[in-house]
Amino acid sequence: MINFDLKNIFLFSNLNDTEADSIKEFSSLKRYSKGEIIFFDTEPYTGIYGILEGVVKIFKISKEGREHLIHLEHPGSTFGEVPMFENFSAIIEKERTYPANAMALDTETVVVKIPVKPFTEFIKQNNDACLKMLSSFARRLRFLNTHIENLTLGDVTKRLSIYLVTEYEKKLSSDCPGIRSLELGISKYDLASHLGTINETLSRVFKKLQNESILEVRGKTIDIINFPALKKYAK
Amino acid sequence: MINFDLKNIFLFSNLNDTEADSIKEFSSLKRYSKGEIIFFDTEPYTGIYGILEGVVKIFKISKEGREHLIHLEHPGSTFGEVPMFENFSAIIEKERTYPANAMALDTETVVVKIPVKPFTEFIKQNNDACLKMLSSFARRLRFLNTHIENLTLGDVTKRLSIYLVTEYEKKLSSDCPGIRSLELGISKYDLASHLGTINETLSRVFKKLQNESILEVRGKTIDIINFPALKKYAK
DNA sequence: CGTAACCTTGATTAAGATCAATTCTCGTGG
DNA sequence: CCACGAGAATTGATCTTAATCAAGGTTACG
Repeated sequence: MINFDLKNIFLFSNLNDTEADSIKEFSSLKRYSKGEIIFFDTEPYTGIYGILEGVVKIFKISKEGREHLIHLEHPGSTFGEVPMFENFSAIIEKERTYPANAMALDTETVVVKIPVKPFTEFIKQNNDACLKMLSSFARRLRFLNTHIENLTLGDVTKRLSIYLVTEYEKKLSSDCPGIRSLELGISKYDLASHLGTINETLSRVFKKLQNESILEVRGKTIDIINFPALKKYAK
Repeated sequence: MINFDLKNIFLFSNLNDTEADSIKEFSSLKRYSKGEIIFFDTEPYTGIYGILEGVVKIFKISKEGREHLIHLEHPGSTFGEVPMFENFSAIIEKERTYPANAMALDTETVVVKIPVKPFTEFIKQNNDACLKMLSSFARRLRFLNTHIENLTLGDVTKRLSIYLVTEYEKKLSSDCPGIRSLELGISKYDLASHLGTINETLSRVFKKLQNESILEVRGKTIDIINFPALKKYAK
């Protein structure tokens, strides 16, 4: 068995050693480098993933090639869980696919994969994991709800402002306050795709906010000069 | 205690009488008529709802008053479950709100409401309900994923086509085949809002598809004349 | 230091929102 | 049973936002 700690994955953090080992027995470790596809939304479902190292982007792609980044997953999180629970009680096993595409964003991206069968057995027995899964689904549902709201009920300036304000407030709570700068964790291409727009438009909006002395953009570093004004755009 | 059958709600369909009674003890029956708000996304969270009669629309609204219909819920379904599971393991009870607004669409809309505390106790004990909830969350997550994909990666014609094709195929599987007509269950205003557009634009797109002899629109009845062409738009 | 990936900028176009005015539909009361 | 009126839907003219197309410029990294 390959050596890694399953308990680093939040979903499994409360397991005892015996339980963890019985899952590890069936799971496999996979490594991906930057830009590699972990799965496509067209392929048949084979199992759930947990991240040990690196960032994974979950995204959709149109037939013309336009991308939409739905969210990013970080170490400790699982992804590709949705099909595991669809038709859970169905007797006939319907062909399932992944709901979206997954791509590794870091050169050292390490994931565990747990196949359907053993995971199904595990979750049916383990109430704690069930509740954790519910909690993670709930948070994701709210995230998607908010995301839909942003996409449909505001223009690009508003969407970018909301994104920056949210990221900044997330940072504030963990970091020391006072520093009014923000490091974009993703490429501007990915950011545009998350905001439901394209590169060029994002660039123009950044420039507009810069001209209005609300932001200072230095590469992937964003200095927030006028936070109240930014919040106003996010309203 | 008011008389109603809790087992009509899918989530509770497997409960025995004792279990059902212990939940009913804490729950209350509420009636709404057409257009009445059940909750706003701004109000503090107080509990989960189950539908006994009528249709409920879950939607977001911008500060300018533009609406976005996220989904419809029918008898047997629950709604407003998300906040129940957020911060499930948190010790400090954070102020929670509903993730979206809910409105009754029928004059006779009857719902059961179960407060946070008793429901929390119930779900912690009941593994079957946990798995059902997971399954319902999973389906909703896929729905929202697809919805985001549609909103961001296609124009209104495509979105309407996808909607019609999906509804039509849903109908086919339950109804007798051959009848190429579809009854819109919602107002065109609500449909427009669900498709991320407005009344006027939807109207024009309907007309375009009619001019191309793909559809025949008679009020809320849509005859599908050229299904393959419609599917092509939905691609 | 060279090249590829990333980002910015400008000019143009297209999709759809907004504004404004009818028309249609249907439920209600006379 | 018809007439009325309100809400729903349609249509047209115009305007706005953001996508597309087309060059350049910057940055990062071997």
